[in-house]
Amino acid sequence: MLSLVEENYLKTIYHLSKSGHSQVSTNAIADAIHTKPASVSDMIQKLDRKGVINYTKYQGVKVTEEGRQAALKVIRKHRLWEVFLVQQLNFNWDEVHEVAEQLEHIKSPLLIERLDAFLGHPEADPHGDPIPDAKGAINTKPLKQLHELSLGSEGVIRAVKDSSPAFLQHMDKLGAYLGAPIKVEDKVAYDSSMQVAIDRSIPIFISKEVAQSILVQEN
Amino acid sequence: MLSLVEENYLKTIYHLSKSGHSQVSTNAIADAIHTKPASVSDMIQKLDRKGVINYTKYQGVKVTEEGRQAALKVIRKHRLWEVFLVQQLNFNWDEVHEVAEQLEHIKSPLLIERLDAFLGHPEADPHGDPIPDAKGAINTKPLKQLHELSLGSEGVIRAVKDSSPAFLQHMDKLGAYLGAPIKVEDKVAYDSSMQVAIDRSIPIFISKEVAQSILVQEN
DNA sequence: AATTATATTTAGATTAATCTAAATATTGGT
DNA sequence: ACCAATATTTAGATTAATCTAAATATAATT
Repeated sequence: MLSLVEENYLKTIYHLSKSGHSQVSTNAIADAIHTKPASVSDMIQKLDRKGVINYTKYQGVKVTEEGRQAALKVIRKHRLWEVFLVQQLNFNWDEVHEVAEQLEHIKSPLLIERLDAFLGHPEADPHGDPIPDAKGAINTKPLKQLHELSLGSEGVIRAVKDSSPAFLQHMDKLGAYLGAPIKVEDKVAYDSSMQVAIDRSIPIFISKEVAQSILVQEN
Repeated sequence: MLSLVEENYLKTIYHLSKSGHSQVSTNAIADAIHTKPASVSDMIQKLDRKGVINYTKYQGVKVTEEGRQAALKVIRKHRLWEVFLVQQLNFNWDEVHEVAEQLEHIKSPLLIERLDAFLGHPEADPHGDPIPDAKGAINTKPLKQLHELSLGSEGVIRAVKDSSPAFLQHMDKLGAYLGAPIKVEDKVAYDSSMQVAIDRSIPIFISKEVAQSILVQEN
């Protein structure tokens, strides 16, 4: 059984290991949690003893399978609560995070399964991130080129094919970032361009070339 | 601002001061919280410093107006969450308490006001206890023990005095639920038992003990 | 009123989580 | 390969909440 603080560390380590190297450094964790490296050093030794991560001095940590399961349970709760807040309580999608950070630590398997059913077993949270199921299985749909999406479909920007500075600067200009929700508002047949809403913005034009370099996970 | 633990102490002290003397003893608190008197002694000194109770050594404590407001906020959250669990997530009466004990500490004024609206501004929780409003005002209509009602009188079940699972399960068996209309069809003098029609059912037999634990609002 | 029993408080330790400052290890540049 | 810069760990303190054991106050009983 993990304490609230331990759950937060583990969740953060899990996220960091997904969006970078699987070996996560002490300083990276300290930055993410807004704490001091010394505190992290203490905590990761405890989490290692508990078996949820493997820790090698000076080499960072790796999440174990047991840790992955525990992290996904917290993430599942976080995302289900976000859906509840937005769908049922009319929160804006950018108001939910803080509250979900608290709600994700409520301990009651019955509660979370009932909530899941109440919400109609949603597959993604309001930011488009997939919700792991009760067994920790996470829907990891293959990424598609934005260009391949059909009219009206929604997803989340997950990666880019072109990582040149020029392209990344263009991405910035479009307001596109990793994790940004995106919706195809129009497809223009004759030049294969499209109109998309990024991060719920006013729809903007995207050329075929650009749309082929943006990788999206469909909801 | 109170910590989770401080909130629990304050809430418990508030409840004890309602169901007994307004001056609450160290041992009474220790029993209620399942902790040692020494720990209580420490904590009530801290709560006194924070201004939510008045503490006199060896004489027990009294909740201040500021403390009352803070306690009622926690109680409001607890009871609103109980309504949510029963009404929306189909929890049974006797399953909600533990979970609500956790949910009552979630800090978000927006959340609780949205939840209140979502539930239709309920006046009582599933046990019939009144829900304080956002300003801490509490609807305090006097309830009578079923046992006290006279022959032929009618009312509505509003609360129970005993919230043990055993008792609540018995209530279920009787077809008794909060909000159920009830009519006294017969009173038996020699053992103080009675016959009542619950929800317009065929009159059933209720022992004195049970009739004392059912709180009714007379029509 | 004295004595015993009970209730309460204090003193001193313990655990979880954090911090600062100092020590040690790793990495990167020349 | 060395040295400096950076990253990480350890040592020692601190705060919140708890405990046990000892001290002290209040209440009850004769």
